[in-house]
Amino acid sequence: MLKDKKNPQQCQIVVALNMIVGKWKPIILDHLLHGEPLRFNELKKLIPDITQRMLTMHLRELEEHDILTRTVYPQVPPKVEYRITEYGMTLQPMLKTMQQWGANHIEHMKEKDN
Amino acid sequence: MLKDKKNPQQCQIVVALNMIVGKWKPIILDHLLHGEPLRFNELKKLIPDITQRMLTMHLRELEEHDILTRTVYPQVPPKVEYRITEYGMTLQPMLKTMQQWGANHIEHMKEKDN
DNA sequence: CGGAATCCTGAAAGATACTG
DNA sequence: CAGTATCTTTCAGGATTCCG
Repeated sequence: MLKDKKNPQQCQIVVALNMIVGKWKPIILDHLLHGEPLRFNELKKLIPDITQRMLTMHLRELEEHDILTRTVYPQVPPKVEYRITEYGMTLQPMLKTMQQWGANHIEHMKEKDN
Repeated sequence: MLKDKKNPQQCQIVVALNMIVGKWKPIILDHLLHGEPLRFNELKKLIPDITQRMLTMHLRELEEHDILTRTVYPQVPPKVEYRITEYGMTLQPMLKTMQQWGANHIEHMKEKDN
């Protein structure tokens, strides 16, 4: 196994990190984790500022990592659905912990300002 | 509060993420979290491939975020010690969760290869 | 010893136009 | 509708030199 430039010491934290880094990945995961499967354009509407290019790229990476599945319905116009996998669901506790720490940190920063 | 370009939807996960992203930050945190305070060069030795520049930058950012303190001992040659703060310790559970998920993911990938 | 100051590079992300 | 294909911009990180 080669050394990853982003993970020079094979840190397990970084392994986890690499699944969710990407400017819009946490938001995408957030939407897919506690909800129905979503179509490409539904995600696009939920994340207005993302470009189609980035949405595509992030979704493909998440798919590659078994976090979500991409289902193409052969119809015209095309319909593509993205659905969190069972394995992807295992990210839930981690993301929850991060979310809580983040919320707490926002409070922490407010206190500092006073 | 302005929108952060890296966090366009003010996602709390991203707030947490921003504390630990940076090529060497998880490793730095790892060393400081379960150990004694460390001097600049001690950290440098523990993380051989990091450049002085990046070590300095990461440490300063972590200091700014109240994760660690920087103590300068006025002596020649200078001695500077970095110590995790109490607040920094609150990162522990989050990092632990990530570490566990990372370890599990490494196993997951092995299974996929078979 | 613990940096700061420059300069440089590659990868991530944005902008825009086109397509089955 | 759900993407590709190009081109351009940005910026984290690396390399190197100098300093109190």
